[in-house]
Amino acid sequence: MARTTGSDGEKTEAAVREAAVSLIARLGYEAMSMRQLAAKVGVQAAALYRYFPTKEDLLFTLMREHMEGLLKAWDRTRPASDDPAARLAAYVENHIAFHIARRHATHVSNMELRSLSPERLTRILKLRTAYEKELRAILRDGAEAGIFEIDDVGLTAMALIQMMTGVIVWFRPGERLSIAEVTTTYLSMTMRLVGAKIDTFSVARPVRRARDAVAL
Amino acid sequence: MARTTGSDGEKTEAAVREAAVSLIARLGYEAMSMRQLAAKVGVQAAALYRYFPTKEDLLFTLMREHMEGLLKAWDRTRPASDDPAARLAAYVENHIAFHIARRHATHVSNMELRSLSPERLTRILKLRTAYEKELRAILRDGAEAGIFEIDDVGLTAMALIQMMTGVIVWFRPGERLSIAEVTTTYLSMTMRLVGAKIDTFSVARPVRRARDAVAL
DNA sequence: GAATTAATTGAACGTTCGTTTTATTAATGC
DNA sequence: GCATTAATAAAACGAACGTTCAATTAATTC
Repeated sequence: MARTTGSDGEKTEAAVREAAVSLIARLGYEAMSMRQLAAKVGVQAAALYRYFPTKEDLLFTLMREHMEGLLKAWDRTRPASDDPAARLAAYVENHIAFHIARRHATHVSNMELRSLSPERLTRILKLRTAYEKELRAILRDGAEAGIFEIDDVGLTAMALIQMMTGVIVWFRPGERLSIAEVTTTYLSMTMRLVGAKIDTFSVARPVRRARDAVAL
Repeated sequence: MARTTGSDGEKTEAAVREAAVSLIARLGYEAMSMRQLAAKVGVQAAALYRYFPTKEDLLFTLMREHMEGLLKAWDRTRPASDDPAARLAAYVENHIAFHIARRHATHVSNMELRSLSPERLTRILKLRTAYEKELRAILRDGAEAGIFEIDDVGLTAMALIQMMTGVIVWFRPGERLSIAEVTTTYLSMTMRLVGAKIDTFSVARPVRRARDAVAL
């Protein structure tokens, strides 16, 4: 056999990407074989090489597009306001929404960096650094304006990002908490962590109290 | 050739463990071959099978001992006091000290869970849950005593643990910050995050201010 | 409807993998 | 010093890996 009826390059490539994200997230990049991936797509392994010259090219493409998507999402969300508290709130909300919506891709981007060649690793890390820089700028502005109380901007930025990204580890849609509840709670934790003086105006406070939620 | 002069089972096994932790942390469990590991130890691959029946047994042993060590460390550190703020401070200090001292092993325990068989995964997760439960108890007690202001105990516990464990991603000994500085800053971030009313008595406040530390 | 291009299969290549087996030598016990 | 046990080497196993290549068929172009 050869070309199959109804076959379409664009659709196949999209199917490969989607299957790859989910398989790599579950098994890990090294543990996923090209044959497994092909089987999930419903195609022979050789067909994959029409879209991605090597396995690593596939991984890199997934990661690059994830990181570019994150930066683009922030660019669209970024508020016009220069109020640090409003900007921080927007950053947190965008970060959590983006990562919850792309749990598998985030897993891949965070866990499989070591499988990239040095040059490609550098490219991904540059994108990541650019994104983190945005948060540091917000924190610095807020600290200088006396709105935030921050000991160390760089360290606080890393702590916040790790705290927020950690959501994907335990969050499962449809379980105890909704995305809105999680976001609200993380927002208030963030504001307290940075010692925000003005308690974020337009942002509703969370409803849940401690006794409702001992077990996670 | 066969048995080499000076060879000693105990020493070889210890060397295998140490080499495995560092190799798996750098390359990942799947990417590390038994031949690479053997070469690092200075032995043939077949010799590894005298100490660990399979590659996965080796991984599981490393993880189990890491988690047991973490629980044991907390048991030794756990303060007699029942003051939630003091207990939380002790938890944070122990967590950061333990993980910074075992960066590679932590990496392995956090990243390679998917390479375990279901039964072994369950055993490791049980240890992890037991450890997290300790933090939730502290947070709950503090919230009920009105010392902490917490929206959701489970969610706050996860956020704190992810924030603290994240230290191992960027912390490098001998760089900008000392372990003591990092610990102090994380402690004050933690106390603010949980809305601690009484600002932790015996704990010194950090010296650094925002403008000192924009770049990380 | 013939020629061209796009999409895929099936088989094969050389490598490397985890692991097993057998033989061999060093250390230890008596 | 002889027998036994501990620790390793060397070679081999089949299986699986990423990747390539030639052949084949579907869709598209003119």
